[in-house]
Amino acid sequence: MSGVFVRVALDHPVPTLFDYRCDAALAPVPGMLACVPFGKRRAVGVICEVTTHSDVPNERLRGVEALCAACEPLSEEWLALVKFAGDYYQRSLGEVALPALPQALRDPERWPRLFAPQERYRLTATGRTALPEALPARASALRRLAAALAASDAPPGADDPAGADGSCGLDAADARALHPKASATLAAWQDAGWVVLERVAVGAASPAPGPVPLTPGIAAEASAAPERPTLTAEQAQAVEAIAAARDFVPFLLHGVTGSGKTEVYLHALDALFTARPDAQALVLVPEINLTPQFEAVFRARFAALGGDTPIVTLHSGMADGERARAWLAAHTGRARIVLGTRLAVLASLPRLALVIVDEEHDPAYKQQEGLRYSARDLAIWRGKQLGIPVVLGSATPSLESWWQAEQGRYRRLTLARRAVADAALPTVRLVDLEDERRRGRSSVDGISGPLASALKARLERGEQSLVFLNRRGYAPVLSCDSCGWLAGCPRCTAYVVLHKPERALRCHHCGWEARIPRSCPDCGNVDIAPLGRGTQRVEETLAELVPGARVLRIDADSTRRKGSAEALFSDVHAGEVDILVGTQMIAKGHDFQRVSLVGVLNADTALFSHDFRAGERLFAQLMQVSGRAGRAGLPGEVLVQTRYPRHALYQALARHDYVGFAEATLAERRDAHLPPFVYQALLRAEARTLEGALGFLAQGAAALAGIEAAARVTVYDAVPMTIVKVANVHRAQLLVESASRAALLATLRAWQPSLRALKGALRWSLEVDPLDI
DNA sequence: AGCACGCCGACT
DNA sequence: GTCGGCGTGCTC
Repeated sequence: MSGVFVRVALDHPVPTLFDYRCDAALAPVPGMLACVPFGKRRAVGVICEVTTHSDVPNERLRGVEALCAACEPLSEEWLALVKFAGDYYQRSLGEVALPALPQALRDPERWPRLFAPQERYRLTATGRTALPEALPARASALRRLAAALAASDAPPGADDPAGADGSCGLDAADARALHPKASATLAAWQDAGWVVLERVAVGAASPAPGPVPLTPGIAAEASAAPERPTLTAEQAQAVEAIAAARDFVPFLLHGVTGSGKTEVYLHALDALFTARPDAQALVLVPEINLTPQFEAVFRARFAALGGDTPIVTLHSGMADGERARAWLAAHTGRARIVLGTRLAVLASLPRLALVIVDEEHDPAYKQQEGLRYSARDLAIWRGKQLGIPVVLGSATPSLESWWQAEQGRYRRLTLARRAVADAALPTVRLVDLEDERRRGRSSVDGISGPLASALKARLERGEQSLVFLNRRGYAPVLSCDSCGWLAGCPRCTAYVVLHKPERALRCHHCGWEARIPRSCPDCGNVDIAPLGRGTQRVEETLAELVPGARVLRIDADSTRRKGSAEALFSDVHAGEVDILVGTQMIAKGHDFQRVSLVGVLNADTALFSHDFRAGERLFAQLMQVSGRAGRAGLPGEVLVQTRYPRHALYQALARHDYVGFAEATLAERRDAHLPPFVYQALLRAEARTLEGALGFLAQGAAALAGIEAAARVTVYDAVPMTIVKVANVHRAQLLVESASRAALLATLRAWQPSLRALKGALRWSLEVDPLDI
């Protein structure tokens, strides 16, 4: 066989590349996107190898339909990244590579539009001054067009800076939408020298920016900008260490809440761009909600950056086209800062020079479906691969990262003090619910006396309070007083949650919904009552308990509509809210200036969880939510209601003692042979019956006997998952672990073919480094 | 994962 | 006599 062949990665769960003939006029190159026939359909794949020989018999070989010539090929580094991720997380290369691309790129029909050179009109300096005067006051359409031009590359701080993909200038299509004769008008303005037309090649690599437009350095320029706080000694030291790193250095930036980690990031980026004007940086945040505020801060500070699309965001909430444009800006090197959620860690970044992972401990960095990767761990890998620094920031680092720092593998940078002068850490008070009860001071619907009076005091002083409860809905279950019936989900082994505003019972696992019954379906008793408390009920209680208070609830239910979270938060910032009730959503990121009290309800359940990470998660959450109190100089107070005030976790919280907590917990983990002292993986099975799932896992366990590396792996019994049945599917899992990561991975690799060979209609998957067990 | 092919129950 | 159930097997 002769000619040119390409080996293509496709999004299919088979661990092979697929060979195709390639007779295209354009010479194929590894990293190119190719449209190929696959079975009855066509698919887009990534070319991984180009060869002159194929082992596949000629009659089975098919030809490439098209190569995506307009798109710069993905780099060797990127291919190595997805290959590593595939190997590590036990998936095929294509299962990693293709989902990492924006959807629009995976549809060949959309290529022509996507890669059409963008024509963008930009205002010249003369145009900026001359245009407004030249237009008649009544020519409103013309004025709109001029205003849009001015806004499209407005200086920072303007309400509507660049387009959603971060680009500057006005798109020809957008211009036409504003004014029917926009092209003619813009042509005239071009002749007048007020406007220039730029053609941006969307998919081609942008040349590294030459002598920089950053003169005299962003640092100098930005220092003139308002509200640029001077660094504390600790912050300055951290920035200096990061800026000095010329190779792979993993930094663990351990900074208490309010210590100004963001400021460290900003200065580190600043130093990077001053030293290397062409560099790119990747900044990861755990949640979509956090991108807008970060983006605003970054835009304000890095407005002087060169390039036409200096900052882009990348997250799953973006529309297809928007995301594709942002991805391409990163891929071509035009985007200098890529700000995104976990999926951004797989972006193509040809000139990546610094990675920042904010709140690195956050479980949201672990993808919980499909390819179950940890964005934080992949960020570290990318840093190592490229020989660049990686900054992991957190007030409560994951024990994995903390342990790396303890061993000297990560370099610790500590911010022990709050950055704002006289902002001390809040006082933490533990309200002993047992003691309250003994003294006959019962709680009103879950709000203890001390918390109620503290809330009232804040209201009187015009300060804000925050009440944290990690349970949404009105009540976690509905129960019958006389027969003990509890409302359960017909499709899951779980209770259904009462949602009062919708007057519905809703299963939080499968989404099943029903009207609230009038009487007990078992015994007919009409005295059925909600049991326990969720955010909705607390919202209701607080409105009665603290008369005159404006109570706002923020949780996944109240923010379902797109953008509503931001609107609600801005009400809080504007001071239109006295008490904010919510789930963990209220704990993250926001810097509430007037909050001086944080109340924590009902946290005890996590203390005795079977999940060994529950304590670590609770501690991080409570530290984080506590940090919302007293940020701007108001003395902050945290009230934690608990039945176990002497529990070590709460004691450590009261002392703001992350280090003590981490050391104690690590010691326990070491004794119990738990991560980070062992490496774990899970084999999960889903079947119509529990027996089916368990049977498959038992067969799987038996298959390990023939695998050499498995000698160094401990295999546990197959067990049903805590919530055995979800949406009528029964789930079980099998834990395997080893002190040797290599032995574990080798075992999993050898295990997969035998698992595939097992028969039985059943879905199964492997998860490496699972977070929840 | 799709999307075929392939053998056994209730319908025009 | 067919329409269709989803078991299992392949995709260069």
